[in-house]
Amino acid sequence: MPTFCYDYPRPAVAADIVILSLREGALQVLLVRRGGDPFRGRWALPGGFLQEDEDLDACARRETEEETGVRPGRILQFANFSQPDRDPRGRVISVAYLALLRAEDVRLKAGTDANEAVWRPLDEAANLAFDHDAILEAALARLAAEARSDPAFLFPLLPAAFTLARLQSAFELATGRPADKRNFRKLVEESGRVRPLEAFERGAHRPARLFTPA
Amino acid sequence: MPTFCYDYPRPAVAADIVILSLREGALQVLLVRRGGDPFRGRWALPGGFLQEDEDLDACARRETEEETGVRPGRILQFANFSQPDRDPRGRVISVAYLALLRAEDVRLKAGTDANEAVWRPLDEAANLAFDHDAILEAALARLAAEARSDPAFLFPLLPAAFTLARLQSAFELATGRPADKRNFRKLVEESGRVRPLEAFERGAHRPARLFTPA
DNA sequence: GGATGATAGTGTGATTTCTACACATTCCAC
DNA sequence: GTGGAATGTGTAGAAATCACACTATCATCC
Repeated sequence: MPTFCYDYPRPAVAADIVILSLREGALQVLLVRRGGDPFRGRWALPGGFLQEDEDLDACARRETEEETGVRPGRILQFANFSQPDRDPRGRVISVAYLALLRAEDVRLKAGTDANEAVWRPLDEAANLAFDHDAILEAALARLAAEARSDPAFLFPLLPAAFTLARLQSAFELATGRPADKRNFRKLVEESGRVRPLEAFERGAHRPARLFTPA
Repeated sequence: MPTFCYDYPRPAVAADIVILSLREGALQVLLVRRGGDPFRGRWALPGGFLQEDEDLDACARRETEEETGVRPGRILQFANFSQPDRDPRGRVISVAYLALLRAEDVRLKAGTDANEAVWRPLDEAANLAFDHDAILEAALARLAAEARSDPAFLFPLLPAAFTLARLQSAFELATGRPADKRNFRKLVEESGRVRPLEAFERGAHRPARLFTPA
């Protein structure tokens, strides 16, 4: 790192967060409606500027909690977006994070018009403000890679007790590929990442054993 | 991303780069001696502030080229370091990159005292300025992960024509584990990432076939 | 020119892991 | 009690991984 003389205008620094959850059998992303220009009225990823007393991880966590009421577990910084012209208002660099939340834990803030937050299925989350389409795309690529290398990465999407079928469904949504039921169950059960419970989920079918993160 | 009102002092934004090469049979990291306070005279990772007309990738590339004369191939942004107090001069956030270079391509700038650059074996690269010890540690962890998942990640460390023994050596240094020669050769040759050449490296031993990235 | 030292290069069998695949079970709703 | 729906389970073949030891070729030094 060179000397500190730094004559250029300093960029504003923001953390933008791709917050994903599992709703209605699909991955959904949290979007907020922009209340001001530019892109007024368009949907965007939640995010916010870095503040004086926090680092970027804390900033991403804070923004996530502000938007959802949920303190996220692990968050993953997966890229940055810093083209000089990405924000028409001036220089803003975005440090992009991925956060996975349990949909049922989230209470979205009451939606004033200028401050509306919604869940959107991924295939309806296009045409976002700024370069947020690209941020979302990069997040999904990283999600797929992480899930493939360790399905336990997806635990934060699920409740504390879940069936293997639900985990498999999350895995298939994240990776974009179908998985063989028996192989998936064997893999997960032998991975040591889950612990079987003596509890079952009941439905119009044989009860399904619940598991919990080990 | 919320509105643009942003009253807080804006941080300076820098890219710091862990530049690694293979020298004298070891991984070495490029360090520069700090010419000014703080940490005057201490070793640090090369890096520099983001400029007006570039994004962070371009900044990392530019700094790498300025320091080494080499335009890096792929660079990898692997973390950020943004604790408020990490730089005693004020708020500076560091976006950390990993770059792999061929040692023989590099011409270090002539070393004025205040501007000295050296290669250091990893085990002698401690006690760096700022939080650069932590940046280096994170870079090496990521390097190991990338190399394990694809040895071709290490190609930029090697000349355009290399023996499999050299690639294996780089792999072992990057992952920290010995690899079985026959298994490694099979893996690499069947990966489609290398192409055998009709050229050989000679030495006090049977000539070794040279390979090149496919 | 022969011996030595150094690294290159090669195959097999045992083990483990991965993959593909079909049917009986259990509960709920009607 | 019948039908519908999702759970839960085993195996055999294929593929990948691993451990392992010897011969080949060249340079160098006597």
